[in-house]
Amino acid sequence: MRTEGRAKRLPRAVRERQIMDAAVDVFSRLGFHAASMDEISEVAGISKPMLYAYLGSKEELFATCIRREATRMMEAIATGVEPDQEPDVQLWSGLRAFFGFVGENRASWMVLHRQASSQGGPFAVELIDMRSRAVSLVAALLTQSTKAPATKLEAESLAAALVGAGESLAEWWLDHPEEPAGVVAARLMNLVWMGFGDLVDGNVWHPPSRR
Amino acid sequence: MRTEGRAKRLPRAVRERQIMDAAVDVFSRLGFHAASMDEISEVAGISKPMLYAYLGSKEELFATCIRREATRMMEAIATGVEPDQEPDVQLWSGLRAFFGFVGENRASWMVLHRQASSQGGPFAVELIDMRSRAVSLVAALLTQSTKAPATKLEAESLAAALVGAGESLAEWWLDHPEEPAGVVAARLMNLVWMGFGDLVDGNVWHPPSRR
DNA sequence: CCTGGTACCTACTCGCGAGTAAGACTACTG
DNA sequence: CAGTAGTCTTACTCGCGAGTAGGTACCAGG
Repeated sequence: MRTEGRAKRLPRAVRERQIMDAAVDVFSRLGFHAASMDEISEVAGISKPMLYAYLGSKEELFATCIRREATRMMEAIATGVEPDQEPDVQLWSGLRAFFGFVGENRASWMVLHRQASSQGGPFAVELIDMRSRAVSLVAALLTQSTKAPATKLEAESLAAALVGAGESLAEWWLDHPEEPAGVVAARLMNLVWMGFGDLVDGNVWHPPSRR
Repeated sequence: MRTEGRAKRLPRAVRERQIMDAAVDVFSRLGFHAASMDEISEVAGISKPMLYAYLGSKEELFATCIRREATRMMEAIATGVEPDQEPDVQLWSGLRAFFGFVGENRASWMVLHRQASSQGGPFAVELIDMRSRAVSLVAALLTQSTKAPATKLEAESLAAALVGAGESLAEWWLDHPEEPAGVVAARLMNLVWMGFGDLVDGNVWHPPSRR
């Protein structure tokens, strides 16, 4: 809260990380517009001119946050997914990785999903980019595994729906944090792989037993 | 654009509608914070004090917009859905009504979905309320039709995922307006009813032929 | 111990937008 | 044609927050 007079002298790289962490925290709680540079500097434990010296304007700072968090998330998913497997297993591992990341990085997720997508400005670009990478990935998985190759548009829209279902479920999860990540991931897996039609009949999907 | 000096004298009810329309337009384009009361008054063709005289503060105006558009949308869906039918048919008619509304009310949809959900304030309440009514509806449909009754939490989360898939697909649709509403609705229907598992095998859902 | 460079600060400017005061125009009503 | 109720305006105040000017503390190397 920065009640002390002067902050300890630290190398630039370290300060920048501190500032970014503070920015993600504040942006996630307040949103881009409501967040003030004054508050971010307070949380970061430094004074406002430092923000401008290191990270530039408010917009630049925000964009940098988006970029950093998006990269962290995509890497988490890329690490978690298992290529050269059956389509359902790939999807399953991807979902687990996604919900695992969200569970451990609520603030990151809120900045990415809530804030970035609602600011029409140049920020969304980073986000749209990441999102479309995810959509393309799913679309490719779909196209590659389907017997009757659907149109590009069809695969893409289905992928968009799936990604949206994931986002929405993650959002719902924020209000029900008692649920474990695996359970939430499994639910979505069942929905998109089996469909309500099967679920209504009591048919469920379960991961192939391994190991 | 209000280049003329004085606006024509009109009864309050009519002005209020004009103002609301202008507000929805501006909010949908700019977002809540970026939108200014000055611009809304310009678009509405009147001066700023009229806004305050008729619709109160900016927050009140926004909340009123949300409420109006949410009501319009829920009514559209309620009108479109066909009760006392098989679960899949009910879902299908609901999806058609939803995408039909979005297709014809882009601005409304953007205000509802993008703006309202991203403002943490008291606005979201209206939205959350509407959204949870939709989720409850789907959850009820699910619970009622499933043989092995799942837990409340399970039904609710699946419903949240479904609603989210719908929202996301609607969002995607904004970027691909050439697609007809029926096609988009049918895609989502197939995804959530059949599941990828069936789609991959070439099994698709189609509406029962009637009439 | 000076000299410069980097980290860091206090204390401003300045524009933008929410909200208002005070009055002017129009139209109906007796 | 006066009164009055409701519509509509111009022309402000005022706070908040982005961004900056102009320093002060601290640590090198000479």
